[in-house]
Amino acid sequence: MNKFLSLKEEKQVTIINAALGCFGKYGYAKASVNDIAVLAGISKASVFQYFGSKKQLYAYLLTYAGDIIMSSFRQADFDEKTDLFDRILLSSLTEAKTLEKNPYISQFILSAWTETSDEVRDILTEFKNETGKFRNHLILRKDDVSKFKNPNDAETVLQILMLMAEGYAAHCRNDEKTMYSSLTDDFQKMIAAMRRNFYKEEYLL
Amino acid sequence: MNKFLSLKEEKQVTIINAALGCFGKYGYAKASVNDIAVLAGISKASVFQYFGSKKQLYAYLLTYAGDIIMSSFRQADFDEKTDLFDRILLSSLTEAKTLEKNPYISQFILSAWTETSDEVRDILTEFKNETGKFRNHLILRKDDVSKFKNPNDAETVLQILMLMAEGYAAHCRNDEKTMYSSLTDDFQKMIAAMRRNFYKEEYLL
DNA sequence: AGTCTCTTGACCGAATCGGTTATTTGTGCT
DNA sequence: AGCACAAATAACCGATTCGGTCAAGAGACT
Repeated sequence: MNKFLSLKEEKQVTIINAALGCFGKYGYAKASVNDIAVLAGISKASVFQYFGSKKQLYAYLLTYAGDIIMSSFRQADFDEKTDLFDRILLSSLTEAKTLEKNPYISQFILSAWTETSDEVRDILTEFKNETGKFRNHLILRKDDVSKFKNPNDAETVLQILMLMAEGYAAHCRNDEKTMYSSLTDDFQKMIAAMRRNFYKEEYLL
Repeated sequence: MNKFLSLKEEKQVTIINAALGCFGKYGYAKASVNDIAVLAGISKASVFQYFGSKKQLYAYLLTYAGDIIMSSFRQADFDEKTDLFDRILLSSLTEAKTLEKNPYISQFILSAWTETSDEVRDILTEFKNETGKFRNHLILRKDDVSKFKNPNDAETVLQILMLMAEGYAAHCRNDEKTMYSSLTDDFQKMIAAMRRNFYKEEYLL
């Protein structure tokens, strides 16, 4: 296990991304160690040399991805931003920035939540307990509602925003070549347009 | 091949859904005939009895899914509906209705568009040519733009709507138990709120 | 040259792959 | 009941791939 950590970082990243991509795309059972090795450009034997077994590799990826996600959420504290649109924007931006650095993490974590293989059930339940609490940052607050021209729109807008975020993530996952930066620009423009049209005049800027 | 068509329809649906689900989830190479047979509750030998080979089964599913998608789009002619929001709403509703009847089709078709296996490359290019033309129903028209309070918002709103549709589809795919009808209600509500806030007063209702 | 670390091609038995065949099972007919 | 026929499958095929091992090679340093 410590064999892997003494590799040069660039190689580590290549291997990790290959593994995240394979597990994320196929799930634990269908992703073979050979797939990962070929995609990473190394031999299958090396993978076992670095991680010991397929399950140990998967466990390593779980803690690796979990740490990145959790720390990225921790550094942006959502309590500071009081406005609904600011919160969703900040949330999306941090998620996009994290995704840009390591594009295979979201796919991997998404698949981990629906993973059913018996062989990794134990380590998955542990993982889910640790990371499950990080989903509470988008609740609608009382002081958000009053800013809307029509307060009934508040909840609807929140649904729109969450759908957009989901579609945004799906979009990023499918088109590998799209630039994240330009996409986030567009996303910011959409958020701005929504705020401009839904909020009362007095709350604009 | 005609062996399969003489089965009782319920059994056909079970088998088709199992196959669509497996191919959609794993892709052609990683989805095994045994997976499909087990999921459908029949023996692997029967699958070969019905379809001849794995590739023939995949080809059958392609035409099956293609026919359903295309006919569902044909029956709702988008040229009639001249308003942008009406068009996106109608498009989403027909898609949702089709998806409700056969929940595994969208996943399957989505995976077919990113399928890379050599063994089915020939039939896939054929399929893509046939169905590719059915994606043109969401272009922004000149008479749409003038209805906006701020015409510059038109393109932004279109992006929002497409992101929503993508997130909507992703959402339906992940949560199998969510009711489509209630979700489409919410979706309708979101569309209505968008129109109400972005359009000039004169174009409301 | 020697030695030490890292990497890998070749290999292992077991499992699974797509596909076939022979046997069982179910069903209608008399 | 017994028979005949069709539908479904258990058992099997050779080939490939699985997770995992190991000894031989490729460099780097002394």
